[in-house]
Amino acid sequence: MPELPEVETVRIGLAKWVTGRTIATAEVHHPRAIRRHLPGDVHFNAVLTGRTILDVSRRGKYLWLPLDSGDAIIAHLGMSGQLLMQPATAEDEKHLRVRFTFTDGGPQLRFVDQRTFGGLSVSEGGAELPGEISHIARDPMDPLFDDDAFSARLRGRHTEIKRALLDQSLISGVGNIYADEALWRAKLHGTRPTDKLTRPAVGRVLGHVRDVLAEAIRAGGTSFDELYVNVNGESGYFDRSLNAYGREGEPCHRCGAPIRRESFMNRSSFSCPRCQPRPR
DNA sequence: ACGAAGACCTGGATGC
DNA sequence: TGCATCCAGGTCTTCG
Repeated sequence: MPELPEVETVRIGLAKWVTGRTIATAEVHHPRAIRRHLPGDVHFNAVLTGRTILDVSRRGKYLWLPLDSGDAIIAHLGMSGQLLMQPATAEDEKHLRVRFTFTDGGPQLRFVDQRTFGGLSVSEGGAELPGEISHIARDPMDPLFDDDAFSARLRGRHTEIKRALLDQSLISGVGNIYADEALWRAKLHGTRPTDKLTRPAVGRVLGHVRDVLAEAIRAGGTSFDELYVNVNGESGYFDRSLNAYGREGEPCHRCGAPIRRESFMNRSSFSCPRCQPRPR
């Protein structure tokens, strides 16, 4: 599932392939892919035709592509979205949703998304930071992320630590996988109340979040010099390094106890029953 | 204002 | 074999 490291890998690859190129057409193959673009597919194509892409930026799991018009293309991969560079001759993918062609006739940019949780839209005047994603907090790799403010906001909330880590308005980029990994490293159970955490404890969690994201970026940042922005929207090579996520019943890499799985928000949480005891 | 739950999706895995 | 059900989970919307 694309979380910050996967999206950052896509951003780097995309920047290399589309920066400075001018869009010739923006074909929408599935309306749901641009459901956030309220004016619809005809407008989507019209407003993008002839525009030059200046850069590829990211906040949390969102990407945006500033254009020479001052507008920006917003992209979210959802659960299964991919942004692929493909030669014009390549056959359409089964789940091709949007295709961009360029005036230079070079490789196309294709948005492919099986489950259509992801999508694209155009933000008017959003080149600096689209208003549509201004509610998304800075991510912990952002130099302007404010550790003290985060700690204060977190400890001021009456919620559980894992819920807080997944709250993109508090800290962005973290999803279910990296939340579980950071909590395993911090030896904290996900249901620990945030208002009972000390400031140093929050600092430790944040440090582990940063470590796990940085390691995953390194693991995912391989081999995208082909006509490919990112392999498959999954964790790259990082799945080999997981300590908790998806390891139900397997021995904890720290203490050997079998990793437990618990139901959480219609999904799963993985943790070590010995290293991460449930709060009472 | 905040927190929690429901809705949105498809295809692979599993159960009968 | 075929059909039904479960499961993956990020984000927006709705409700309390």
